[in-house]
Amino acid sequence: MTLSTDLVAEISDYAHGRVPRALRERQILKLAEELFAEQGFTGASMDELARRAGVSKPVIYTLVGSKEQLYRRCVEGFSDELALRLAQAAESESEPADRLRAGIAAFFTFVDEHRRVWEALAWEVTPFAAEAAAVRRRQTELVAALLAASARRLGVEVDHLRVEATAHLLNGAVEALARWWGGHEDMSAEQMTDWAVALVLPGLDQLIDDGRSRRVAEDAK
Amino acid sequence: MTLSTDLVAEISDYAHGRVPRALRERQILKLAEELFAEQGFTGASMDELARRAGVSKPVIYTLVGSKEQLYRRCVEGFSDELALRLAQAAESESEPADRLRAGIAAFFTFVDEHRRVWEALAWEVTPFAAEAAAVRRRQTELVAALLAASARRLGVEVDHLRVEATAHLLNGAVEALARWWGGHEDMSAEQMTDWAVALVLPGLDQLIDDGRSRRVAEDAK
DNA sequence: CGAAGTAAGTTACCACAGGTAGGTTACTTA
DNA sequence: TAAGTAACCTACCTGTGGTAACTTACTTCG
Repeated sequence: MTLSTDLVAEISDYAHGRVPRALRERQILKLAEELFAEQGFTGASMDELARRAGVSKPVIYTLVGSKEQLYRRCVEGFSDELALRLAQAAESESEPADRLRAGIAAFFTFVDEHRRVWEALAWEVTPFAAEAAAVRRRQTELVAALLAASARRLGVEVDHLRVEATAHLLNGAVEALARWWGGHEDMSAEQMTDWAVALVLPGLDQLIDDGRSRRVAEDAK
Repeated sequence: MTLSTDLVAEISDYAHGRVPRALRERQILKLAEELFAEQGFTGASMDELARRAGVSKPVIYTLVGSKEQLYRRCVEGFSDELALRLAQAAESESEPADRLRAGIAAFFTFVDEHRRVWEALAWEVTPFAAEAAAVRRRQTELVAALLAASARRLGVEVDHLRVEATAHLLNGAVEALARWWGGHEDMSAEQMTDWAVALVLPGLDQLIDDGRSRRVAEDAK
């Protein structure tokens, strides 16, 4: 796909290449997503983007501010949807193990649907690394919240730092597997999910058991 | 530390700022490591490096070729040592669980000793992502080999792809925890190791049990 | 010792990318 | 129809990776 057809049609409605700001902005964001997916952050050039949009550079700069801001906005859209899907998936189940599986499955499904963008995001990083870090942090915070919620539901109390660290472990594992998956497209999202779940679920169960027995020990006092 | 003292002394031995090529190269590599650690790949400028080395840019280019090659060489040294330490640690134990723990502990200890370089490597990425990917791949291949060796030793056969995927999961988890650790320097490497082991060890045990029972089933035929 | 050769380094430049100042053209509105 | 404004462009600046061509000190050998 080069550009959603309706957008192209909408743009060509205007004469003299003069298009309303809001529309131009949507077009540029769309084209930027493609360009970043193709070339990564560093590889993509603003001149090229301007060329593709059939517009001169200052137009882009007045609309999106800077290359970094543009990248951030592209990434935000991606990140928003991922977080949404993950949260929905997790909330669709009640048992912790099912929630874990649903969440991981949602992640892999999403990556599968956005292979190119994901690759750019997974490997390439903004010069000032802040953006990629922000996406990861957000993602991990969500996982941490889900873990904490499950623990509460089971009446188990776990150390806050431990939960955070575990969320990072979990997230890092799944993210890494998704990267590997990039070179093995013949495998299914289900397979990936199974493998990821198989590795981390027993450890999580164990963690909960420990928490429970610690609570029992305290209650006995 | 700015530069190992003996190197500085050795350099100042020569008059007119004319220093043998081999020595100049070592000096530049050393300074580049510092600069990359400070500013990351994109942030570091070759002009600045030249300034710090008290030399003009072409000297640097004749010695190290390009910015990318320079970065690669810096990273290679780091990667070499990490791989060595991991392999040594794993080989110092015989039981699979101990090997896992020793390997993970070695990783965190190493990161602890090279915090700055690690951070630059963990977050920042070469424009053409190849280098960072290579380091990760190498790291993961090592882990995969260790996993396979442990499986063989236990007389368990596991699918090759599964081993590879598991190595990525494991590696990704530990790497992510190491990144998180960057913001919590008060915690110990032992703590990190404990948490990582606790999450993944039960899953690995389970994997081995499955492999064993599968073999038993086949033997019974 | 002196000339030829070589190792170490320099100046001055190129190309290209992010970013901007200031002017121009088409449309709108009073 | 004149004033205002929204959309856009040309032409430039700065900084950075990278290089061509020249210079200076040291070595070697007749």
